[in-house]
Amino acid sequence: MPAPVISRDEAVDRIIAVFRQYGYEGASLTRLSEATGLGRSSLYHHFPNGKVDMAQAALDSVRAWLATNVFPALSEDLPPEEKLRKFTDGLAHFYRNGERACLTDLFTMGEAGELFQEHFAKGVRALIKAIARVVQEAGFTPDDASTRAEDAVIAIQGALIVSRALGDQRPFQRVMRDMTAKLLAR
Amino acid sequence: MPAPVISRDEAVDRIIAVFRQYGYEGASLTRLSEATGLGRSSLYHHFPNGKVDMAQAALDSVRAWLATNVFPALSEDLPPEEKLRKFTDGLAHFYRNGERACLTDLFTMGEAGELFQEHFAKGVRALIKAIARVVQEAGFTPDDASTRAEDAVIAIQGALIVSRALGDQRPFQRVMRDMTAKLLAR
DNA sequence: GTCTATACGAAGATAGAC
DNA sequence: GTCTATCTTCGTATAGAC
Repeated sequence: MPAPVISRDEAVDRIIAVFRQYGYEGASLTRLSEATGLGRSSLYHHFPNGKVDMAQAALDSVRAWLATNVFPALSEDLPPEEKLRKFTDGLAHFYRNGERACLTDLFTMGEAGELFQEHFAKGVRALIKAIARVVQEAGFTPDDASTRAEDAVIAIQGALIVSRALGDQRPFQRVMRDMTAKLLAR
Repeated sequence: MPAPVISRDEAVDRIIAVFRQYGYEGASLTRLSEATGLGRSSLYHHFPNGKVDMAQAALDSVRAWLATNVFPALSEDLPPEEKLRKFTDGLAHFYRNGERACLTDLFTMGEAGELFQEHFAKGVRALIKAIARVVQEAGFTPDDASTRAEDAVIAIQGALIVSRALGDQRPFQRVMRDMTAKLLAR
């Protein structure tokens, strides 16, 4: 019974899960094949350049998901505090309360770093700017807002690592819970 | 001219550099062999279990270095602020101002995670406690001190990632510069 | 303690049948 | 669009000479 056993979107979701768990180099075609239920050749049919294309598809998918489900919160017509609250709630959901690793961490190391570092540099800069804009709306100077936003991104990334190392999601949850207040504290 | 072309300590230092750059799975024996100047068989002579032993030696070496050169600052007979300042200066040097990656990040992913995660859980807990003790000396409650210390470790890890993603060491440098003041802010 | 040689499986990748 | 088969390269690991 040939016919798409799985949709491309579903395949990409499972590919992302493998990258999250094993990193770029650790995500072997065998693991990707098992996770998707697709044979090696089927993977190459969908992703002609193999792992690089799968990683690119993973990045595109994650970016699109965030652009649809998380970032818009920062542009809604709401008070700064509520915008930030919706945003951090969205992020906490995205990272499954700290269970999931972030590709910004995984894909800026080793071989993947040479391929994707510039992608993530742009993404991180854009994220900091988007948060800073909201903080600025709340009455902080551009420089102060930018530093606070950078600290927020640092806290997200650091909390993911500390939670992973400890095997305990509470640090991540605490950071996300307190983030809005910290961004707006006088 | 057989004879140790390189000391074991020097070999371990170069092995650590490879792990830092490529992560655990990305650190192939070929790369480790090139970095140390030792043939594959020589590596197995020094590290009978191959990569696992090299990673263990890397961890032991890093732990010993920190225990000698960085952590003692937290136990010196100095005011809390000066202890923390010496400590953060030591860490900044250890991470080469943000240029170096942290093994806590790299070795808690993928296969390495299964091998070493518990090692890092212990290390992170011990580090948080050591920082918290000093913060407590400065007059904060145990709970408050512990949370502040956890935030400090989160900031270190996050700053390393953000600096790496941006290709810019300034976020890390800023975090280290401001860490003492943040830990002791009223 | 280092080297060359080699074994062996895993990884990435492709060809061609269905 | 998926499969089996195949290919090559790379990674890990060992044997044995020097």
